[in-house]
Amino acid sequence: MRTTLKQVADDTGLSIATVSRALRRNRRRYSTNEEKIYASARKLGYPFIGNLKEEDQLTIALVTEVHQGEFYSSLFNGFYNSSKITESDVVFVNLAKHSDDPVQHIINLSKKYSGICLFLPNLIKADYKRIRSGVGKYPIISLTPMKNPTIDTVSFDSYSGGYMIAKHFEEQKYNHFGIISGPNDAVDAVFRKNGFIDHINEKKDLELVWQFDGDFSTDSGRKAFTDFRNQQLKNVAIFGSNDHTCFGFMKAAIETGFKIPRDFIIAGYDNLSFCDTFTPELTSVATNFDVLGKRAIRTIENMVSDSNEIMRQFSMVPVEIIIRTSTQIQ
Amino acid sequence: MRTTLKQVADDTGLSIATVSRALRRNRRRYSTNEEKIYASARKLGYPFIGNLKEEDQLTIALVTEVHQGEFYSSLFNGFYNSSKITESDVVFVNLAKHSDDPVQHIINLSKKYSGICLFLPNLIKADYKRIRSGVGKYPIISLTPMKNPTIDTVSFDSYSGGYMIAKHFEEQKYNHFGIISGPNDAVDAVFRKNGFIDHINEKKDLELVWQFDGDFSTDSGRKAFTDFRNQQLKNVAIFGSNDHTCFGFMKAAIETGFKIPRDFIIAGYDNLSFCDTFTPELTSVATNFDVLGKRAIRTIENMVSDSNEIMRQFSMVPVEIIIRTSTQIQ
DNA sequence: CAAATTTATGAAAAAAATTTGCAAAATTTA
DNA sequence: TAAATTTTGCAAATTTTTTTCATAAATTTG
Repeated sequence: MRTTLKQVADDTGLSIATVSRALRRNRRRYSTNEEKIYASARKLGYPFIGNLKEEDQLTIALVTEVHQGEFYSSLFNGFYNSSKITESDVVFVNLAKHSDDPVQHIINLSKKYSGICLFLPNLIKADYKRIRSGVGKYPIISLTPMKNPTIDTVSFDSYSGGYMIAKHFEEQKYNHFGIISGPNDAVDAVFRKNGFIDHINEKKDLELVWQFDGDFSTDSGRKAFTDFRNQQLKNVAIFGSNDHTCFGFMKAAIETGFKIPRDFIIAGYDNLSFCDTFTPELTSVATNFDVLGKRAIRTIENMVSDSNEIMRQFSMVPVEIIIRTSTQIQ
Repeated sequence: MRTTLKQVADDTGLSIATVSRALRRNRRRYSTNEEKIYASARKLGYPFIGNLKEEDQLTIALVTEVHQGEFYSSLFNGFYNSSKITESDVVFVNLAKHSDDPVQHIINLSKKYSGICLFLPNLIKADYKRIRSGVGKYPIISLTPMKNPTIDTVSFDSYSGGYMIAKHFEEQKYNHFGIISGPNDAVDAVFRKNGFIDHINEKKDLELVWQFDGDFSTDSGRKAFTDFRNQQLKNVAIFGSNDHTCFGFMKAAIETGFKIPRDFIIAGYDNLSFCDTFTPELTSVATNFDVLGKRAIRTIENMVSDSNEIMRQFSMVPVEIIIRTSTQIQ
């Protein structure tokens, strides 16, 4: 079951003593046999090689499925920056490769790492329950907001983000609001929407006059515009659930002869770098991934040190609205 | 030096026998003591826990410093997708954390992983030489193009990318060319520029009439435009060394009343998703990171199997020009 | 509630794995 | 070609891990 020197010796055709000496030497020598020994030891998984671990340093795994886009590199970057500040080391783990039973794989990872941060929006409630019962009192958190979280959660305060956008629209003297929502199975998108709508409902004179079901893509923004134009609405303040959707919407609008913010105002979510590049510059909700990363790592570190004190916590990382020309009437 | 059960036993206050039983059990039980044992074993780096390695699977480390931007997530994504197709497993390793001696750290990583892909544009030639002599006949490649590579290189064919842009400009009947170059220490940027300029020099009737030293940033694009406008040049085809620079340039131009492609044509490099979103849509050189990732992994796999046959190779991944409205006169 | 069963634990014995001393073989250097 | 150096295998010495056994604590059963 576990790999021993004997196995490596048999595999390379050398004696146990030779293998032992080669692997235990402080400096490698790169003779043919030593190459062979190292290659075999790696292949068979001999454990006492390349142990780069520093004493007292926690290794925290950020478990995701990698996808394209600025979002993922921001997430990695945020964790990476935080790992430089904190004592802990962060390792990025791709899940999908072992996707026959991702939950079991996460449970196995708990043997290897000091703590786990999950960013897996596709997991369902039952999966989280299995993970919790599988890992026991182990430091694990999710970065995906949930309705009734089974495991501790650190995530952006998406609800407040939506709320702040609505408030900003109100301050700009608009009272007819529209929304392009994100995918319904993305809880994050639902929170953004709820925050926006709740602020509208709180105020008597505000009204949601238009709604379009988007999917976060640029293309769904274009489709949203077609729908919007057909409705012939005037003086509407539009919240696109993410920046990409807004870009698609605005591009279609400008091509049709609309002027922003003259004909409508619009705000997005994510504060991508292109918000500054687009004309008009897009008002957006900024999420600070450095703060998210640091908060997540600190939460895990606290869990490791007070392992007996376990409390269900839902930690919100505040977001910030960056006001640009797309919502500012001259 | 190496961690033994005794150390874990001393650390937890339990007997060696208990620790042995806990770690060797096939299923975890999550009693208080077992939690304690696992936590201690992880902390001290005891090796026989959580060994998830599959037989005969290579583990290849992609060593980078993570930075923000679509580029890095494309790189990760490309490798991640390739790891799904190939037999190998890819692990992402951040370098900068151990930055007191990055070269030594890379050499240590060679003990742990079957092969290494370096993406470290900041390393200098002497570093690569030290790495090569440090790791011996070990499968290692760089993804950063170099003038005289010491280690094998797999990278995008940046030179051809620049060349193709110039050719495209010529086909669009332009003969006055301009370039916003990237940082001079980025070899990649220099290759893009050389390809562009070499095509100009090959043809008698083509001329480079304007040049600006940029740094890949959006802001340097804006500054480039100020310079460009002061020169009062007409009918120029401009190559911005990356998309961000072009966006800055175009935005400044449009704000000043220029129309693209009426007043000048412009093409970028990287084919960011925002090329489609910007108005006008930006012609750009597309780099396929899935192909890069697959090529890099295959190269490592070949090096592992034919470890005796070592040849200095410089593998070029072709790039593609995506023509959009920014270079198409109606 | 008491007896039976299961589980957890440490000490010590047994087994397994690793390291080291030594001499022979192979390789390099002079 | 001889001397020096390095590599290697065997076997002994040492270290590490597992198993056995006895005991105590916890849990289940009658």
